[in-house]
Amino acid sequence: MLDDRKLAVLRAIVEDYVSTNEPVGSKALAERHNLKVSPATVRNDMAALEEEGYITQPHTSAGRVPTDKGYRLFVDRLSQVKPLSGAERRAIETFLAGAVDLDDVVTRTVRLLAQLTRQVAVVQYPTLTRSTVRHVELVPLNDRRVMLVLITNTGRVEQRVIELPEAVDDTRIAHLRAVLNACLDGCGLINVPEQVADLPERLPIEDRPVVATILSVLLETLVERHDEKIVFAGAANLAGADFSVGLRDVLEALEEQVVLMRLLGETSTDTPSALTVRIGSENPYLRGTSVVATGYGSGDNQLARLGVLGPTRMDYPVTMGAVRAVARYVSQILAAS
Amino acid sequence: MLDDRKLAVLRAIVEDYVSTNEPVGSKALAERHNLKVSPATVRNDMAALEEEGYITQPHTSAGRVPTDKGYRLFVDRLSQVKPLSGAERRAIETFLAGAVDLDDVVTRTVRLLAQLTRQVAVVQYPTLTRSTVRHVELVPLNDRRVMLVLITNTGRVEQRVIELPEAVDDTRIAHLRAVLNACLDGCGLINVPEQVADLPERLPIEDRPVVATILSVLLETLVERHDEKIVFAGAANLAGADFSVGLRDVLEALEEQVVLMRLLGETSTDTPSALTVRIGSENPYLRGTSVVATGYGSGDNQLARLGVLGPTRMDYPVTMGAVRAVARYVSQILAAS
DNA sequence: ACTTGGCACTCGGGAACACAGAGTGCTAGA
DNA sequence: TCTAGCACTCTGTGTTCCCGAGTGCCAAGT
Repeated sequence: MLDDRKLAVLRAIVEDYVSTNEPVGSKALAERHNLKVSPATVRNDMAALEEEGYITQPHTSAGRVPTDKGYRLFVDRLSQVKPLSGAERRAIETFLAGAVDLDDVVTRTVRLLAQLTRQVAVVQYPTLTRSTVRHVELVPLNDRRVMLVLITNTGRVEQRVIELPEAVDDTRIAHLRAVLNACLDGCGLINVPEQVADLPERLPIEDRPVVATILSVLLETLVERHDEKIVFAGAANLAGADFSVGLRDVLEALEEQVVLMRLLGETSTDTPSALTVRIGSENPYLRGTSVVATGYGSGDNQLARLGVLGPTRMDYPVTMGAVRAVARYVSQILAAS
Repeated sequence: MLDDRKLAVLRAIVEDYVSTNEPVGSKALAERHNLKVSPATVRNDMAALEEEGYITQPHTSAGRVPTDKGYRLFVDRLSQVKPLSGAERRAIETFLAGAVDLDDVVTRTVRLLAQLTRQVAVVQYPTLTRSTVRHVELVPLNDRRVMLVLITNTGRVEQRVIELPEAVDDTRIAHLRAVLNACLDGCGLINVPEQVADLPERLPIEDRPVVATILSVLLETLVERHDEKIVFAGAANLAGADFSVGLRDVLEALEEQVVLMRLLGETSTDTPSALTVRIGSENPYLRGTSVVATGYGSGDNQLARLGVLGPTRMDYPVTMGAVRAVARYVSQILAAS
């Protein structure tokens, strides 16, 4: 049904349309790409492609424009991810290397990605769930209050102030700190609840109310932060682009953690490090936009996802290359720290 | 030069134009507001106001529109801050009360303000400079690395991983922690450098390299975070509005910490808790937009600033009311924690 | 001296219209 | 199966025209 030349025509249409933003006609096509056939032949192929739903014409007498289905075929079979130039790579490397802490890594990553792709970049903070406890700290503020600080192996730090049910002096706090660390050090965050379940019972009875209070806050911290933080950058890149959906809707979605989360993709498929491309109407939450995303994280354990969001008409090969490269570099940085 | 009626006309023009977004003509003015004079009289007044530069007409034969100077006069002399309704106040209170930590307070505040004003809200994180050290924590990660955690009285937490010049065991770390806290507890962040200046000299010689390393990171943390973090929300509200400057420029400015900082206003004037209103061209960094901002913080010491950014054509009394109210509530919350 | 009604003038913006140009589909021939 | 030619169909643009809102100014009234 679709011979090689028809596919070549489709590829040419996508490439031309992406770069010019104008419906592409048979004549221009036959000229610019050396298809070695006449415009009339191209027209026949275009008619077939339109019949199959890969392209469409905005008006009766205008050139053709790829449909979502057309982009899909292009991404799946007609293009290959375009690697970044050496200069770009070096730029990424030096830019990310300067980060001082996790916050900084994420902020730099999202800005970098936005600049590189000229789209809106979205980065999810590394998930707590797969991290492990590196240290639990209890800091006495006064005799009825302590601050709980939870440090994970990904460098993330969570803190909460705890109101204690009774006055507790510093040596007792130090003792509790030691007990907690002995219990939790290196423990996966997801295993914390079961790990601490029987902790009160193993302690002298007078410590139990205090420990119970601390543990309840600790568990609450884990749960609350389960809905992860997501940041974006490059909203200015939306200014030029035109979506089938209103600009307002896109901006609103960007500020909704939940929607953003879903746009990046439901939590890891079986191959989380693969590039996910969702095109236009394939995207249930914000139709008219495309999302290119991937998981990142050190080696086998994927920590979170990152990607970009843009109009359906985007340069997929380049965007995919940038997303993949940035994901790799940030994974590397995280693994090293 | 400007008698009472002319001022009344100006006020009416501003109010009408803000609510309708259409140049307002003499006839409509004389009707809607009961000025008890004929359109012709109004026209004379308008001519005078235009002569003085308070209003202007977009086209030879269209109604009048306030100039920046006109809005300025309106804000200064013709309007008063509109307090929020009881319902709105309660909403603010309950919404902010649910915050669990500083991050959460700031995030909630900025969203609240955006929703309340239907503009872009901007909130600066509380300044470190005026905070004091509540606790310094050293967490051993392995024998060559420790994590430095700095906790301030505003609940802010900074952390850095430190590579030590030599192996240090846990008891020595504990000792150093005690020394540091004894030295710094309650100390204003701005005084930290002088406070620790002679610390190495007061310690045994073998501790000095390690302490020097730690202190250098500590001081670096203070300096780096001196350029404060700023967040914004409500970018979607820009979608409808029209600026004399491009939407793209506004979005770019919002993502530039430095520009945003300057928009909020140079650090506190002599009366930091007063509302600052900068209208259109008065604003050197992003002409064509207006900024309503104020300082916030507990009582006498202002911690940071917050405000909103919008088109010159905005409802100043309402916006000012919202900004002031939110600043007060968030100050209250911060003082309590 | 200020206010008012009247009147001529200006100009923006929408409707109607014509037109050039790009692109198509179709058919007949190589 | 490809190509050339041709008639057809649109969109977008430029032009013209006209309505109406709004103004500025002037002369008359209070």
